[in-house]
Amino acid sequence: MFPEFESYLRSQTTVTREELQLICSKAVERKLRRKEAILQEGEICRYKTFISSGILRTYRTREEGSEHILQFMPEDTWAVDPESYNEEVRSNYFIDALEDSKILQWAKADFVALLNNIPAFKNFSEKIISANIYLNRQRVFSSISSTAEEKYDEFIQSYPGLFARVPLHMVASYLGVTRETLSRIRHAQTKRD
Amino acid sequence: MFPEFESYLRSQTTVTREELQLICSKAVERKLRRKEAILQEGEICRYKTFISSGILRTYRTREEGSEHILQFMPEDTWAVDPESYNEEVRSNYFIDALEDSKILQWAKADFVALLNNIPAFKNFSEKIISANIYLNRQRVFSSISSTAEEKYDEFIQSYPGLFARVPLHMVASYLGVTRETLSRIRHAQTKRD
DNA sequence: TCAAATCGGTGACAAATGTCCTCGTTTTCC
DNA sequence: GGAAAACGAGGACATTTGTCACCGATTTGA
Repeated sequence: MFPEFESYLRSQTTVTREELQLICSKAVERKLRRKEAILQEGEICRYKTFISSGILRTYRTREEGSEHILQFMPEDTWAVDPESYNEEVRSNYFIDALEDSKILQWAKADFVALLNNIPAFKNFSEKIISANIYLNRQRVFSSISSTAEEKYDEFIQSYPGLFARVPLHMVASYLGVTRETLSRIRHAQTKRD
Repeated sequence: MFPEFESYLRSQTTVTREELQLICSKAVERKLRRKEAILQEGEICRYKTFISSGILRTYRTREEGSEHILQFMPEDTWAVDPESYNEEVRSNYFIDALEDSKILQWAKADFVALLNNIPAFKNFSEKIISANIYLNRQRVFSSISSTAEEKYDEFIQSYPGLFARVPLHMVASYLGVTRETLSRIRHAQTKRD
């Protein structure tokens, strides 16, 4: 039914065929066109979202209008605003598609029931959440200890292939520098090799 | 027995008197002198630690030797390296005391048992962890979107009183700037008012 | 108590980064 | 298919930040 998700979950967990079917039975498939959003600032994040294909991003704007990208979510990853989803408060973030994408969504009540009924799925979910906690701490450390060039190198290392799929000015936004700065760093690097 | 911790937990949770006694019965009190460490790089973080009085910090060093502070933990907060504690891997961080401090520690096995046996305590623990996730995301956003001065202002807002207790060069380390930069920011601000 | 370490401010200069602009190419989407 | 938008590079200049060196005041700890 959802071949990408099914092979993803089989390779990552020990859920049985029946459990997998149960999980899929609660999912809603959605196709997104480039620039289409699944969460807007001020809304409550009511779904867990799995990206089957394409790329989404999480970003936030400041009062003056500048956009700042917190995260890229390519295929085989999840998209959610944890605070809005857990606490059911209005989100500060936007989540939208950078390419035409295919996603699966579970309403919170359904997802909670699945976690409670399928221990292997709950374990897996907790593993994903933990990994995100570790990543965010790593990112905070990087933000206070690395130069712009080091952050760029870390990005390339951590997300090989992603750079080719997202515009340079969005990578700059993710890194917290201007696109001009990133352009300079790349220029200096190509000269060095 | 542990008056600071007991009043902290009573005010934050609905644990009963008996549950509180059970929790305290597993705690080990420790007094730290300034600069004394409870976790060193390369060790496994085997305890949950509550700070009854004083201040601790979590920091990490780079190869060249520079220190970068990820977090300050004053009284009524918790200290742990989540990744090392959860996954039982060697930590990249140091945790030590900035002032003479009094702490309570629970061995992981004991703490896990308490969480399983006391639902109100588990709820509370999850609340703390969630709050930390939200804070870290906020901090990542701030790191890519705010100027050094804005980060300084946010720090003062978020942790009033902490600034007075922590040396300026450590606040600079936490913010990811040099002490000279922070000195300049403060100078400019005092001139403006 | 007192020598040593820590701490914070400052000036001079260098390096990194931001801002503003133009330009040519590529991509998007009616 | 073609106009419009998005994209990335680069130059010129301003601003911010880092680096280094020095100094005096304060704190620390034996």
